[in-house]
Amino acid sequence: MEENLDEILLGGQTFSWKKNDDGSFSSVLGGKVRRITRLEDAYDDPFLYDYFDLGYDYEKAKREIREKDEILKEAVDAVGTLRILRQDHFTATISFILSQNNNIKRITGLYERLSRRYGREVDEDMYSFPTPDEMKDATEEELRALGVGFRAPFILDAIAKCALLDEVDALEFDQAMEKLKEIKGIGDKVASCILIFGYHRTEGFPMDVWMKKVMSEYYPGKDKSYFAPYEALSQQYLFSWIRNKKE
DNA sequence: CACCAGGCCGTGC
DNA sequence: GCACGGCATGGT
Repeated sequence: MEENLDEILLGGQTFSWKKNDDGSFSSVLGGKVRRITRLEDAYDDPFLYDYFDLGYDYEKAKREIREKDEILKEAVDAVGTLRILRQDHFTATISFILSQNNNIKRITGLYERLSRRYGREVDEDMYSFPTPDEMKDATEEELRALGVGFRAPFILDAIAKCALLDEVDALEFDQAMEKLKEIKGIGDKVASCILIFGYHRTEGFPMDVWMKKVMSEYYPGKDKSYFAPYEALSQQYLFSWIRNKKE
């Protein structure tokens, strides 16, 4: 299967997993500690079966993306098999609010601090990411003290408007984007990420600083429609590829 | 010291 | 509509 678990779990679509010294990965999801070494381990766990989208044929998608052009072929061959994880709405929303003008390592650290401060300790030194209710009394001072910086008021606005997150499911993609952008600190890029990773909307095509380089250098004049019907997955391949590219 | 990181907001034109 | 500076923090 050659899944690239490092890229899937540590490459910027989730910030909840840690890699252990023995090479396994662990996280608290769905109220429990989850620990896997290979993707195959997830088949035994109904929660992870859904989380890793194991019912979808990623090998087929990968083949079709690879056939599209030489750049995607190079990207797919360099990156291996990716998957689009199914994360919950609130976790994805806060995660990608944290992501703006930030780097993956620091986002992961902030995610961890929010979990320790507002989440539950479900096992020894293992904390769940908080729910909106668990964060309802959070203050800007507290959040700034944790290191989220100028994103503190954005997080508070997301908590205040968390009911809005349930309305997004019923909306068409463009309307869903606009709905998420009603939350302060959510623009086009962050909304795209939330829709892909928190709502499994595969039409999303987030343009961050890396993807802007890819598009201007290799796809001048093109936009996300070129990559249909694999916008999100193609974007993930190109993002991983350019970010890990040497020289 | 500078510049950057899975950007967004407010302002000015 | 587009361009620009500011914004917290930590790494290089």
